Amino acid sequence: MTARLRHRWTDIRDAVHARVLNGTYRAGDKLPRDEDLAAELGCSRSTMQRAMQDLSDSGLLERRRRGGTHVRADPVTRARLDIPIVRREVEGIGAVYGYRLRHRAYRNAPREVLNRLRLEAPRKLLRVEALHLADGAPYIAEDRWVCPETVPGILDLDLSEQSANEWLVRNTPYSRCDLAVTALQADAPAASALHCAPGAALLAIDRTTWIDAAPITTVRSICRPGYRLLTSI
Amino acid sequence: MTARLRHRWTDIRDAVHARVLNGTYRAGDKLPRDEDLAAELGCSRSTMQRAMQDLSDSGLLERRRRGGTHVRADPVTRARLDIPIVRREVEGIGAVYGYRLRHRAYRNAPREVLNRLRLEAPRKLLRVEALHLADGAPYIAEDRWVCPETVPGILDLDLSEQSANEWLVRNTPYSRCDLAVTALQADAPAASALHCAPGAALLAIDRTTWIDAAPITTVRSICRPGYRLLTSI
DNA sequence: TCGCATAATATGTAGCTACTTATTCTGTCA
DNA sequence: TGACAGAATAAGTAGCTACATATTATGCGA
Repeated sequence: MTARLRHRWTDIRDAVHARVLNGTYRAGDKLPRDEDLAAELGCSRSTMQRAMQDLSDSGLLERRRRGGTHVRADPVTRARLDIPIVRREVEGIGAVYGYRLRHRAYRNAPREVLNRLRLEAPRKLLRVEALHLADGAPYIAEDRWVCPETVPGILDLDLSEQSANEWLVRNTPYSRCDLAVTALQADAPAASALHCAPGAALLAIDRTTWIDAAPITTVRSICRPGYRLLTSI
Repeated sequence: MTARLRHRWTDIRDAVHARVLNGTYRAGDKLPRDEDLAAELGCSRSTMQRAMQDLSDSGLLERRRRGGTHVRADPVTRARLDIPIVRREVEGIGAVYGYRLRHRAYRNAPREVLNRLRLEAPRKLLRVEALHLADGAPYIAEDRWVCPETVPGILDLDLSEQSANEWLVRNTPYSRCDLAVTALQADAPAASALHCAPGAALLAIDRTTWIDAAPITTVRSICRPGYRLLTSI
């Protein structure tokens, strides 16, 4: 049998991708319609559709009804960012995970926190400051505010044993999540929490989640010096 | 007609998602097989398959052949990060884009740069330092190394007019891209380029691209103070 | 009861048809 | 020439069948 087996849609995708890489189709060019390309590469339109859809999702192509498929003129670097539970991340680098609750209070949230949660009226929220450790050393310091109205069980939970990070992620799926990554200089509390010099540059990840319109939690995770946020395509 | 039109696969996806949100299916739970759920929600298995595939891609569910579909016990926050051409980004915030070439040289690359490009042997590379401006103020300073072997035209290009960022992104599609985000303290050159205080915390985005195994370029983009990298799901 | 071959099963993939929808082209009429 | 209705087009979606594949369950023999 020299005849090829059926083409897998990933092969078709890679074949089209290769044509963009090798210059057969250049930035801005229009590709043949799915049906013709499918005939040319020996697959069905459904398979081509899947391949094209994937290339369109990944930012290489642009597709418009009736307009056809074009190589994006302004390509974007589109990466997938996976942020696991901190415990998993620490274990993933081969370190022993540790956790320490530093502060817990039920009190009025500052304006800035209400903004992040898109709340108008002043409100009492649960504030939790905690430290994640890798092999005993500070790894990530998190400063979290939780809405007890959305997460009823949280006020009765013993957060000295399990982290709010873990409990929330396991028990409270969200429908919407905002993420922001910034660099900030370590202030005195951050420096003491992370055992670094005041003024050190630290990566901060702000995450806010909602279930429908109801805010769940907003957290600023400040990572130890040298932390790298990685993705690969 | 009270009968519904055909269900769109996104509706089916959202219906299943809603069941996870409202606790019908909890973390770790096994879902009914596609066929049964499809019957229950009134769609075909293909539609259910699409919906499930999407939920699996987004990190909410885990699917295994024969094993069935489960709600992920360790959910991940999975975000999509789009990094456009700097010009587009600046224009996107409503500012006037500007560009300035600061330095250009063809010389031996330091060890660290070769590592990023996964090159073993010493090699001469094109180094380009440039500044992207928003409304005349420094926005992103990039320190780039390009492989002329992979990108033949680059040595003859006048980089004082158009940025290497733009030219490369438009003319050199890549098959692989590594991304890393870190925080660093402004050293003297960075501070002078970005008009900020030495020691300020800055966000750095390192990007390295290859076409197959051939390295294209590696670039460190240092963003102005206060820069936020955003995603939303 | 242990090990292994085999069966059962749920998802993954390919291909087909039929229809929908967004967009662009075109031709006609004022 | 310009506006607009309608035709044409290419991708999007839904549903079907058939088969592939990975993994778990089962049952039989030693």
